[in-house]
Amino acid sequence: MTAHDHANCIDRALAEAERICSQRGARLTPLRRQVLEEIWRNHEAVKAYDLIHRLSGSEHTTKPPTVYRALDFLLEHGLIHRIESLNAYVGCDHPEAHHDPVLFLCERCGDVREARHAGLIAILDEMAATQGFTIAHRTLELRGRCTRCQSPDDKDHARPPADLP
Amino acid sequence: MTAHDHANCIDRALAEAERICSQRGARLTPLRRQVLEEIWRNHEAVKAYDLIHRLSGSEHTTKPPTVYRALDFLLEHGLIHRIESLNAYVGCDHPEAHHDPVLFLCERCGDVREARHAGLIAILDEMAATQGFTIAHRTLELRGRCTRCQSPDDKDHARPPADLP
DNA sequence: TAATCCTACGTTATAAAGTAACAATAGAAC
DNA sequence: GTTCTATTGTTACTTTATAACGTAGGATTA
Repeated sequence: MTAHDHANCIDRALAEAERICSQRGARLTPLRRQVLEEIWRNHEAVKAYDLIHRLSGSEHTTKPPTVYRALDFLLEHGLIHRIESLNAYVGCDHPEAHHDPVLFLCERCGDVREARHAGLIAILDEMAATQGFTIAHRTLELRGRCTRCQSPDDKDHARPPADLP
Repeated sequence: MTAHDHANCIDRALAEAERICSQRGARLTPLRRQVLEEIWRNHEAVKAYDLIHRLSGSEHTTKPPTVYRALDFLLEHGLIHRIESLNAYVGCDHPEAHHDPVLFLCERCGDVREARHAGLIAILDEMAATQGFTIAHRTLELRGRCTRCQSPDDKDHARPPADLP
């Protein structure tokens, strides 16, 4: 991602989420909202167990089903994407766009960026049609290096070696 | 897959594997060959732990690292694909093809079919180039129904409910 | 031929990811 | 206010995957 005021991203994402949910009569409960907020803390792929650890404040510990259920809700409503090749999650930039995006996954900094391309979807549809296959869901993920991580030795932007316990 | 003599698929896949490995000085050991053979038993996605169970003959039990190492070898040499969205594996139809295929995953019968399309890859490359992203690996998976599984209620071809213990 | 080296495989233990099943609770609807 | 349903809590477990170290066997060479 280019340098940006990320607070805007968060605000925009949460506002969109509120809007979409209320429009659908879905409840963006405090827990679900909190999970979404954690996912949007940056543009990196987030693991379910990282969320569990983050939500487990000093006192009451959050259990896996709690987080997985919130993730299921957010996925159902298109507010986040699941990244299959990383077993991780990321906020969706365009929760109302109608087709599955291509996710660009930077192996170096962990950032995820999404892009949509009608021509690409058309080709996939055509490939499917050719063999009589009916598509229900597309997983399109590209691993590699984002524009900021092209120079192999620049450490400024690299992901920290590990999370704190 | 259309009806076919699957023994041909197996023979062809194993012969190709032998050829590729010897050409590269890689050792297709009995264990690795056996894993490849199990994966090719049909065109369905195979789980690592299914392989572990299958290889664990009545007597000496096969442990996870054994199978995972064989899978790593087969993946490295392009003899199988990992299906990210299923945590599963499938034999590669064209071990020497140079770019990542699109995998069509039938949700009903479990069959996997692969297809390649240069125009598709060109679009992905172009999308990446636009944002300065360098692609290292592509995950392209389509879930849905294969041509044989279009009719919702035909049970002939459905996957059996569970594996035997 | 024995020493050695390297690669593959075996073994134990554990980490990481995800779910089933049921209990408790809080909101909405009546 | 009571009933009903959706949401969250809790316990236990399954599935998927890897780390770390030990062993065996074939090739290489001193």
